[in-house]
Amino acid sequence: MAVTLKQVAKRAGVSASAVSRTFTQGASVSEKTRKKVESAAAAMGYSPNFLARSLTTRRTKMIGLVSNNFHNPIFLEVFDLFTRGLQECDLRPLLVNLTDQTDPEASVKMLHQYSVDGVIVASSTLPPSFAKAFRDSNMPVVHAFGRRSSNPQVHVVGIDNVECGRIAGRELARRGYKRVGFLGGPAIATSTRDRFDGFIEELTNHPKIEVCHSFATAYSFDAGRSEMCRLLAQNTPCEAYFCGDDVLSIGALSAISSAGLSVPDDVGLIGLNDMEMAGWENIALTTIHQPIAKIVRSAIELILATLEQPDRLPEARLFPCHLVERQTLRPTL
Amino acid sequence: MAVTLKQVAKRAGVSASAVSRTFTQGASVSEKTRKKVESAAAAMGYSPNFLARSLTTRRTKMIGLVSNNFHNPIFLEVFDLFTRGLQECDLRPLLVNLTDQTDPEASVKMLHQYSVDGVIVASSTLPPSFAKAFRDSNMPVVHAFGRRSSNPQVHVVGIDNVECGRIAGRELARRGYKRVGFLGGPAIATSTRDRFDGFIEELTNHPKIEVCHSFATAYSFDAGRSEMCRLLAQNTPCEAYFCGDDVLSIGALSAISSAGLSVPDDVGLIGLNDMEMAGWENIALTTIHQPIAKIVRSAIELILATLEQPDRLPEARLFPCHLVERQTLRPTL
DNA sequence: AATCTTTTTGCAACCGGTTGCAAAAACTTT
DNA sequence: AAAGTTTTTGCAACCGGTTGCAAAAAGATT
Repeated sequence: MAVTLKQVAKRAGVSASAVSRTFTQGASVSEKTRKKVESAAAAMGYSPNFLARSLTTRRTKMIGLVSNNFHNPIFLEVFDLFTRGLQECDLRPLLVNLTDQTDPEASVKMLHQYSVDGVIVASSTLPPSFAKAFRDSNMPVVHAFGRRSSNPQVHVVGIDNVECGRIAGRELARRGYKRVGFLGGPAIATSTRDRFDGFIEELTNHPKIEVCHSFATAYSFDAGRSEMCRLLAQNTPCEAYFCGDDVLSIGALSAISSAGLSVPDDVGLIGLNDMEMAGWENIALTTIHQPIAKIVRSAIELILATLEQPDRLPEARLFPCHLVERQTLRPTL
Repeated sequence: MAVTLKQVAKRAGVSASAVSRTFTQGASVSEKTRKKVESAAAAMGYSPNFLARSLTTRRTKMIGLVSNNFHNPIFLEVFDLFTRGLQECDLRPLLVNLTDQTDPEASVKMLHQYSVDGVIVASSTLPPSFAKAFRDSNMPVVHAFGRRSSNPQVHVVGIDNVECGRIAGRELARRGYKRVGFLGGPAIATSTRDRFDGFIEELTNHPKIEVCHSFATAYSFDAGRSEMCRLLAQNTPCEAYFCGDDVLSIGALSAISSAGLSVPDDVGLIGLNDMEMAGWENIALTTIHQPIAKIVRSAIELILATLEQPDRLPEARLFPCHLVERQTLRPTL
C-alpha cells in the first residue's frame, strides 16, 4: 500500500541508504543524488515511516500526555496549550485518560510498549500509587500541576499551593472577615491539602478570626454547589469562603444565589485558577491566578531538556500566583 | 535498555518465535513452553514492543484524534468520552490540534507517518480544505460532529443541524414570539449554515413572525456576549433568540443581564448542545440536547468497523436531538 | 599526471518483532 | 509397533527503516 524507501531507491536508481540519508537531518548526500531521490519521492508520494525509523533511532517523538482531569474546564485550556506546544517542538501527544484506570502499572506499561520518549502527567489530583508508578517507570516524566515533594524523584512544574492558601487567608483577613471557611476539593488530593495547610497557617497569625473547613467530593460544579448548600443550611455559615478551585467557586456561587443570598454582600468568595469563565461578567469571581500557560511551557521545556539529558536531577519549578480582584469579596473596610 | 524478545528467548531456552507466539493472541504454543516463556518474561520485565510489532502486523492500534475545538467546554467532554471509549477498545488516541495548522496536508502526512490505523476528526467547524485532505488521505476516517454531505466520501456521525434549526424555530413560534433572531456561530461553519437554514425554513411556515439574524465570530462566550451587546444596543432587538451553541447562549445571557434586562421576561433564549453548564442552576438554559455520548460511541464503532472492512461505503449517522426545557424561554401562552 | 584528502556511496548488519513453511515432536489409530 | 494425524517448533525471510565501515568517486595539491 504505502510507498517504501526501497521502491523510491529503485526508481531513483540509488541505494536504500541514499534515500534514507536524504530524509535524515545532517546526513551526507551529494546535491545530485538528493535531487534524484527527492523527485522520485515526490512522484511516488513517499514519506518515511516514523515508527520503523524509531526502531533504530530510539526516538518516537511521541510523548504520553496523561491526565485524569476531564471535568474541570480549565483542563481544556491545558490540553490546548500542551498539544500546541508539543506540536511546535515536533512532538506528538499520545493521550491517556486515567479516569477509569485502576491499575497504574497498566498505563505505564502501555506507554512503554509504545516507546514514548517521555511522559507528561497533567493532574493535580493524582492518586499516590499513580505518581509512584510513573516515578518508577524509568521514562522521563514531568508532573505538571503536581506537588513539590520534600524528596522529589520526578520533575514537577506547578504552583506553590501552600503559598496560594496563604494568599487567600491573608486576603480574607485584610478584608476584615471574622469567620472564614475553606471549601476544598477532594480531601485526598495533595493540592487540596496544601492549599488548606497554607490557609490555616496564615490565619493562625490572626487569632481572632474563626476558621472552619470542609471538602467537596470532586473539583466540579456540582460538588461545589452541593457542599455550599449544605454549609448554608447550617446554623452559622461563614462570612467568606476560600474555594479550592474556580469551578468549585462557581458551584458555590450558584448555591448562594439559589439560597436568596447575594455575593459579596452576604457571603464572600475567593477562588483559585482564574479560569476563563471566572472573568465572565455574570460570574466575576475574585480568584488567585494560576499561570497555566507558563506552567505548560515550562513543563514542555523540561521534558525536552530531560530527553537530551536523561540523568538530569529531578527539579521542581513553582510559579508565583497572584490575586485577581473582581466582585466576589467585599471591599477592604 | 529495554528487554527484548531475544533475551527472553535465550533465558527461556526457546526460539524467538516461541516467545513471539506466547504474546500473540491465538498462536500455537504448548502449555509447557508458554509457562517457560512467561516466567522468563516476568522475571525480566518483558513486554512486546508495539511499534516493532506493527511493522509486520500493519496495525498500530493508534487512532488520530483530530480537532480544532479547544475553546468550547463541551469538547472536554468529547475528549473524555473519546479517550475512554478508544481505550476500552484497546486503541490509543494520538491527539492532533489543528488550531495553528494552516496546511491540511501536513497533518494528514504526519498521521500517515505514524501509521495510525484510522482517524477521527472531531469538529463542527472544520475548514473545507481540511475535510478534503482527510477525505483524500486513504486512511479510514470518521468525521464526528460533521455535516452530512449530499455526496458523502467520508463517514459522518453527528446530528441533523437543519432539523435542529427547525426545532428551534418551531419552539419559538409555539411560544408566541413575534420577532425572533438567529445568533449563529461563525458564518463559514457548515454547522452554523445548516442550523440557520432549518430555522429559516421552519419560520417560513409562520409568515407573521419577523426573523432577523447575525453571526458571532466564534463559538465562544466572548463572541456571544459581544454580539448580543451589539444587538441590544440596536433600536429593536428581538423578543427571543436561537443561539447556535450553548456557550454562545451563555455569553448572550451575560450581555442581557449586564444590560439590566432579564431572561426570559425581556428576552428569550434557546441554545444548542445541552452542555453540562447549561444545567447549572444559575444558568438554566433552555436548549436542544445533542447526544454527544451516542455520537462518540457511534463514531468509535464506525471506525472499528471500517478497520475491519476498509472498503465500506461512506455512511452518515445522524442522531435525533430534543428540546430540554429550563428557564430561558417564556411559557407557552 | 600522480598522489593525497575529502566526500559520497552501497553493502550488510541491525532495530524488535512476526509468520510461512517444513521438520520434529506429540498424540491417535489400527 | 507401525502408520497416520495433529500439534508444536525453529529456521529464515521479512516489515521499513538506519548506520558503521570500507570502497569508490570527486576534489585538491603538487
